[in-house]
Order: sequence, then C-alpha cells, then structure tokens
Amino acid sequence: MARLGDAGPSMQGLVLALRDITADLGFEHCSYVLRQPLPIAQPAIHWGSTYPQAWLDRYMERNYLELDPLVQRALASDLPVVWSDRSIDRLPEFWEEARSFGINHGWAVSSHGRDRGVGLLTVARRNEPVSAHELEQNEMRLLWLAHSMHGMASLLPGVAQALLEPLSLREREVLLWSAAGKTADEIGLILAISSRTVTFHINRCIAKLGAANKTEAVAKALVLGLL
Amino acid sequence: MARLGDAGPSMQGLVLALRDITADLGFEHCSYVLRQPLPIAQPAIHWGSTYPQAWLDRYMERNYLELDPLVQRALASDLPVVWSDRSIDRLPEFWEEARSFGINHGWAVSSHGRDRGVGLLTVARRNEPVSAHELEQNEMRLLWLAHSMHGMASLLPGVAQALLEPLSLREREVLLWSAAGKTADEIGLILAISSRTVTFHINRCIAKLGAANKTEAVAKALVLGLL
DNA sequence: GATGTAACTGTCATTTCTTACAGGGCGCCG
DNA sequence: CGGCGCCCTGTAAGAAATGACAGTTACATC
Repeated sequence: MARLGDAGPSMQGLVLALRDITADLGFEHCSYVLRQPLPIAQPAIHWGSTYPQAWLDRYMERNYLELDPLVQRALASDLPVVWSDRSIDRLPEFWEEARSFGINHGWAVSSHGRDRGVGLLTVARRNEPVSAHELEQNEMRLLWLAHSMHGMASLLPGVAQALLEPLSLREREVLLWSAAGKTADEIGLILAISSRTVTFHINRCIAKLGAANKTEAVAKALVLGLL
Repeated sequence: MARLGDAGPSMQGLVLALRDITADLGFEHCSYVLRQPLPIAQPAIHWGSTYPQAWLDRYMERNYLELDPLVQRALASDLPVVWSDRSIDRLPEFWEEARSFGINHGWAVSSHGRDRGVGLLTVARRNEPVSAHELEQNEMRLLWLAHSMHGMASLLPGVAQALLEPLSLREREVLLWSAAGKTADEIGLILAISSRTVTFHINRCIAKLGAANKTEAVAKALVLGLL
C-alpha cells in the first residue's frame, strides 16, 4: 500500500542502500548511473547519487553527464578507473570543480548488460587516495556491487525497456539476415520463400518494434537482444 | 620467442589457468565460451574446456552448443545458474548424457562486454551439490573470474573484432541518426547539411565497415560499440 | 607552400525499400 | 466448428537508397 509521498522503488532509493555498503568500504559518496540503449539517438539515463547537492546541481547545470571523462570512459571500456587529484588527463576545470566539493579520490566500475545498457558505479572520498592494497581487496566487491545494481536498476519501473509484442521465429530470422546486409531477394533464396514474403515479415517487425524503417527495426532488435 | 609447437596464447591456455583457480573452489571441471557478435548471422564462437574429452567430442558431434540449455540461458539473461541432477527443465537426454560423464552438479555465470560479446563460465563436479553457503561464498569470485576471462579472451589473437579504419565524428553522427530510423533528408535537416552529404557519409561508413548496405553498417557499428 | 583529411555538394541511372491493396493454407485450441 | 496466430504470395506506385561520375572549401600539419 503506497502512502502519500511514497514514490515507490527508485534509483535514488537503490543508491541510498548502496551508500550503506560503500561506506563500509571507506567511501563517503557513491553514485550509480544507468544508460539504457533506447531511444537510440538519445539514450535514456537514470541515476542516483549521494554526492553533495551543490555539486549535483552544478553537474546538471553544466551538462557534465555529456562531458564527464569518467562517463566517457565507462562507455568506451570495461575496465575500472581509479582517479586522484593528480591523475587529471582531460578537462582540468571539471576535476578542479569536483575537488572544490571534496571529491578528491575515487573509483569507478562499469557494467554492461545483455541489452546494451551501461551502468557506472562510482565511489569517492575527500582524504585518502585509493591504495594498491585497497584495490586488490575491494575490486571484486565493487564489480559485484556494480553488477547487482545493474540488475536491480533494470527492473525499476520506468527503466525497463521490453517489447510489448514478441517477434515470431520467422520474423527474427528475416530480421537477422537483414542485419547481415541481405536484401529481400537474397533472404528469400536463403529461406526458400518469395521475396514478397520476406518483405511481409520485415514489415511486421517494423510495426511490432515501432520503428520507422528496416534500419531502425534492426537497430532496436539488436539493442533489445532479440537477434 | 615462440618455440616449435608453441601456439601462443589461446583460449585453451586461459582455461587451463582458470582450472587451477576453480579447483581451489572445489570443482573438477571448468570451461569458458565466448561468443563474439560478428558476423551477425553466424557469430564467432571461441572456447576452452577441461571437461572430459569424450564428453567434448559428443558435445561437438551433436552440435550441443546450439542446444545446451545453459548456453541459451546465458544468452538470454544476466543471472547465474546452478544446476544439479534434479533440476532438469528441458532436454532431459542432454542432462542424462552429461551425468554419464560425471557432470552432475555445476554452476554457470555469464558476462556481457560492451561489444555485445557474451561469455559463459561454467564449473562442474561429480559428487557434491552446490550448497547455499557455497553460493554465497563464491558468487562474487565466479563473477570476477567470468569478467576477467572475458577481458583476457577478448584480447586473444583471432578473437578481437575491431575496426581497421575508425569512423569520423560526422560518420558516427549520420549513422546514429540512421539507426534511429531517419532518412537522409531528415538527417540533412537535423545536421543542417544537404541530404546528398548525408548519403556521402553513409557510403563511407558502409565502405569502412565492410557492409553491404546501410542496414548492415548500422548493425555492425552497434555491435562494435561505435554508436 | 604542399599535403592530407574531413566535410561538403551536385546529377543521374539503377536497385531496393516501403506501403497500399487482396487474399490462401496450416495447425492449435476452446 | 470457429477463431486465432503464423506463414505464405501476388500487383503496383511512390519513396528512398545505392553507386558512380565530378568537383569545392576549411583546417591542421609538415
């Protein structure tokens, strides 16, 4: 029974729970950002954070989500990143600002789900640099946390991205060969059906996926893990 | 200095190293399977295993890679799977055969990389079922192992799938909007260039990606993580 | 100044896709 | 048996993509 003002499960709620765990690992702040793959041109982003409110305001105001070197790194690699106030490679003004809010030393781990969703877990603190011993001790835990957060966040209302009407076997086949660059004629030969029927199935895919054309249908099916 | 008969780093070599670790966790056998996303219609599969040779022969002979419920599960979900001789939901003849080779109890963890590569780490043994305590104790380690194997295996010669010639900024932009279902005309409006120029960039993408048409170019770029 | 790269624009012929129309056959299930 | 889902096929017109031709402009580097 939801009470007045009870927003239900949310990313922020998850992150508040996460904080209790990361605090035991010796970090003051933590955040989790999940970028879902759709819509393709402007992916949906969900996040929660326990960083200082003033820093968050600043972060949103200057659209740092698009610029943050950490986020860029997470999208481009599977490897964890540790940063300190000396390890500044790009955007020095960004790091200076972060420092001014007491975010001096941190650690970020990314996770990738089967739906191409990308998650980024970050923890940070003011004083102690992240030691080599700490890295070895906690890397596994952080990976585990990132993985768990990813799984839970993907289930949150408003975050899940599933297909209403599932594709039939034939539809998946036809779309798969389309993704492989085959024309309707070629697919007809491969599947031993007329090219007209191939077109028919592709059109059903386009409709079911809510796509504008074959290319978008293939892209959506790929990121939804249907192929 | 490679010696005669030295095949260099290989998946089987990685798995042999993995065995030393999983043996400490109490499992006789282990395997790792990595499915790379390209080619789209017939993804490349690389694997190594310490399961009994007779079982492997049987496995390959009957094309179990396509049928194995564990593999199906790994491709469809992010969750780990534990199986015992009683937890048979599909393909009973498959599980019976596995048991006949002493593969009674096992555990599988999947991992997903940013390039849509899917890895599956399995460990198994003959006698002891996997206990709840063991699950709690080792889930983190197995996830870590799967993640590490994924990273290392992706670097093996013959496994890595990278693009020779990188896409320019404009090319990525144009391809992204194509993936979002926009026509050349629409993209021209969005980017404030002529539709002819949009076509020009798309053609370069098609050439660089070695694709047959726009649809395949988008699909390849997506699975390569270029968008 | 020369070189190279990225971005940009045009026309034209051909191929492919997209969308609309109108159906038949098959198997499953209530 | 009727309904439903899936699979299959045809025609035709208009929209879009493809491929090959031939260029200009801007910018960074050497």
